[in-house]
Formats: sequence, C-alpha cells, structure tokens
Amino acid sequence: MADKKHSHEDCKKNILAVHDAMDVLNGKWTISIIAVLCFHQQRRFSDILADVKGISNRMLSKELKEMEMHKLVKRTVQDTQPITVLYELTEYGRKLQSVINNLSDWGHEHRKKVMGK
Amino acid sequence: MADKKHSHEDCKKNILAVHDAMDVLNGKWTISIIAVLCFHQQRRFSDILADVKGISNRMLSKELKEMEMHKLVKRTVQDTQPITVLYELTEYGRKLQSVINNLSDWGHEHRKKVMGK
DNA sequence: TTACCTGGTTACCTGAAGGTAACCATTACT
DNA sequence: AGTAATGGTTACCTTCAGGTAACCAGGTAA
Repeated sequence: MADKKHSHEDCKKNILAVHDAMDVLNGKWTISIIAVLCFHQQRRFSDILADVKGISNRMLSKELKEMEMHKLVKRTVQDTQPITVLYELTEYGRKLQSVINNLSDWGHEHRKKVMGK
Repeated sequence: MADKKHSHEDCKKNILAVHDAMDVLNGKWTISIIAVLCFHQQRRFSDILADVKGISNRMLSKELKEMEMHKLVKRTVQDTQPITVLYELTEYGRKLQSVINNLSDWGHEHRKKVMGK
C-alpha cells in the first residue's frame, strides 16, 4: 500500500476498492458508530446510543448487528446485575482507524471553514 | 492533527468532526466520485459516468452540483467542438486524498477477505 | 433535414431506509 | 405488586433518495 501507481488498471482497481469499502460502510450511522468505537475502545449499547446524536435504539441495534455480520465489531455480554453488553472493534474493524482519523481531521477543518470565517 | 488525545472532550469533538465530515460526504455516490477525481486528476462528465459503475447521468449531475456547492470540486467548461466539461478536486477536496487512499487500501483487503479465502 | 455528440434537465414513480412508539425479558430493589 | 434499568424487538408508517426514461440545446457534419 502507501504508494499509489497510476496505470489505468490501477486507477480502476482503486476506484473499485473504494466502492467495495463503501458497500460495507454505507448506512446513515455506520461511520459514526465506528468512530465512537475508535475513540472509546469499549462501549456499551446505551453509551453508543448517547454518543451518536439522533440515532434510535432500533437503528443502533440494526446497524450493530450488520456490523457484527461484517466482522467489524465484537459483541460481549457481561453477566452483571442489569446485563451489560460491550461493543468493540475487531482487529479488522480497527484497520479503519486511519480512515476515521483522517475524516476527523478533515471534519475539524470543515467545521472551521463552515462555522468560522 | 496526527496525535489523538483521549480526554472525554476530545472524544466528543472527534466524533462530532467525523459526523460533520459525513454530512458532506453522504449520498450513495459522493465518495466514489471523489475517488475517481483523486485517481484521475481531471475528468470529463462522461468519463466519470463511465468510471462510476451504475450511476445515472441525473445522479451524477446532481452530486457534482452539490459537491461544487460544497467547494469540493471545480467545474471548467472547455470551448471545444462538442463542448467538454472538466471536473477536478479543489485544493480543499484534495485534502480528502488520504481518506480515499486509506479507504482504497481497506477496500482491497476487504475484497480479498470476502472473495478470496 | 436527419442524426450524432456533448452535458445535462425534467417529470414521474417506487422501494427501502429510517422514524416513532409501544412492547418484552430479566433481575433487583422497595 | 410496582418500578427501574439493562438491551433490545416488533409493528406500523412516512419520506425522500434514487431509478427510469424522455427530452433539451448548441454545434457539426454527412
């Protein structure tokens, strides 16, 4: 990785790869949820519900299930008084770390540009 | 940028930043179009139409307009025989380069994992 | 004058993504 | 018996993003 070549074939492959990535990362909330799990390594259902502004428990449940299917997150049930469920990124999901960091940096700049100025 | 701090406040800010970024980058085709413009610096309308598999001219037109409004892309009309229109990323849009590269890398891995194995 | 190329626009319609809100199972406290 | 907290599920409904397909306008050229 790192160095991008510039043959026509490589362009196509890269464009396709981005498309493939977005197939998994679509959905209104997916990226935001991954971001939450990037910045807090472990997080409970109700925590994520609070972190991601505007999401409903229904949608959070749905998205987490789908992300679990895609092997992006791991679900762990803890046998506490009222049951608690921990979500965390899998090793695979953690590879999106740099995507999220870059998005975060860009988002900060974007916010400055839109709000400030 | 680069080093992420870990106070509660910073988490919130980062999560918010990612959310802000996604506000602009939502839409089924946005990221794919940006990818095309990352990998070919300049591209005509009909080229992008061919590069992004499945998109219709209507949607491409809409998305490009929106991206222009958001100052992500620049539109240049060339006074050729049948008119040609060039699209390219603005300096601002080019800052998404690393996001796209990371997504491309991840997409390649993802494809291997899903297809291969 | 018919047809083709460009880069779109317009009207119309549909499906699925997502919202709302009520409900559920378990345990525990009072 | 009632209530609270956990982490969901279910049913129902609505919106709008996006698809399809036809059309447009300027220029070319046979």
